[in-house]
Amino acid sequence: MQEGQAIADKTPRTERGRRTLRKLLEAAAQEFGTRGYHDAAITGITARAGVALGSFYTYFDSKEAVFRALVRDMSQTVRSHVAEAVKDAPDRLSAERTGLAAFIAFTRKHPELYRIIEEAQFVAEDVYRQHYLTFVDGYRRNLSAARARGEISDGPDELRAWMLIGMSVFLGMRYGLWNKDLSPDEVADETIRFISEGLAVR
Amino acid sequence: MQEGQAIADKTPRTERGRRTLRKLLEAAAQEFGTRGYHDAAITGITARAGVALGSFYTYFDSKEAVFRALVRDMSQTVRSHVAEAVKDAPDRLSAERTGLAAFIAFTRKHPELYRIIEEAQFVAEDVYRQHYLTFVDGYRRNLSAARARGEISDGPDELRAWMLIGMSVFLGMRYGLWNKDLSPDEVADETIRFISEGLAVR
DNA sequence: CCGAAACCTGAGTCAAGGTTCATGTTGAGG
DNA sequence: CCTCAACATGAACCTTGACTCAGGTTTCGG
Repeated sequence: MQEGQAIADKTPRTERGRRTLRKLLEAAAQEFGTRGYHDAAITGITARAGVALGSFYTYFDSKEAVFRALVRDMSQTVRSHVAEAVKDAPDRLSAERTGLAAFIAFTRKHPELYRIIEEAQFVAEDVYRQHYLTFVDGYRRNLSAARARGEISDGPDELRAWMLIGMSVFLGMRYGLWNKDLSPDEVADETIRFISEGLAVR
Repeated sequence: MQEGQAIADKTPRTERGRRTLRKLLEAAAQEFGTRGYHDAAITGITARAGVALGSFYTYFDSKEAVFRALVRDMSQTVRSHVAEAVKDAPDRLSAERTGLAAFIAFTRKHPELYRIIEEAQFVAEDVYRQHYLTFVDGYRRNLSAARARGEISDGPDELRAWMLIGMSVFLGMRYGLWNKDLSPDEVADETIRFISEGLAVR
């Protein structure tokens, strides 16, 4: 008996194992994304992955366990995707524009991902919270730095982060999933006008 | 056989029936709100309501049917609650402030209600969509009227409505359910500053 | 090559919980 | 009072699907 979790380490130890695990995770994303947690079935996942039912339990302890793993995985994916899109932005406001456009485009390309993360709110609340807390934390840092550089006006970073994220999520749902009558860039352009200037008449 | 739906009309016909129906709806709100759709049980609902299991099916066709009825009911409740809070506002921006404060206060008082509506996204998507489409529609009208009166700047009503609603929902989650380190009024005040002035330095 | 660890298989087990139904009870109109 | 429709009851039914397990097969270090 060596170090590590005393009960069961399900990390694959061979190349074959890693391949199967990856297949299962991709299949699970499909299954959960299209049918939702409730209607998703382990047999559905293993069928999509092309492996036997029993193999599932070689890699995961339960249905909820895959779901949690998936959410953590995707949280990472979304955040790094947006971060990548934004990394060359010259200032905060253009970073907002690029980031939002990237996020909406992303929800269009991976609708199942959006769904899984949001559904986590009702299946694995702690992971869901962690996702947004991490997101907000980065956002906050960016806003704070931008304030220091004089790129944006003074104001409460955290609250602003929550507002901006809330906007993005709903715009992603509306213009990314429900109805694509505006392109991601069009949505982002209009949004940035609002974010920047507000509603007040001047 | 008379008029009406040919299959089954479950509307109560006596006072006793209406009372039981009300008890079941309240119990269902509790059960779904605290345990979530997946973990909620019909026996849990009937136990809370203090009626026998079979009585449930006197009033509803299925688990999903109560849930749908509940969401429609609560959609109505939230919207009229906010509308009521806002009805005396002198202009759009102060209406935004009051409305947001009322919404956050509401999520604090009825957290189960927030949860049920959001979970509808994964249990009864059509009802969920209807909820927000209706919400957006009213919002849009208000923004349009405010623009006409010159209270706010020009801009796309629908997109603005989605942004504002997304913000509200996330602020409700963060400051209404997760952590109450700011009062509804404080959140609303800061938010209105943002909505009104934006992030741009002036 | 060999043996053990890792991995794979899918029929079977089992509990949960949604739904039905046969049998009462209630109450308002006649 | 009497009757019948409306309503109430909860044991039993039955599907569904998560999870187990006993017996293979593959991989890989030595």
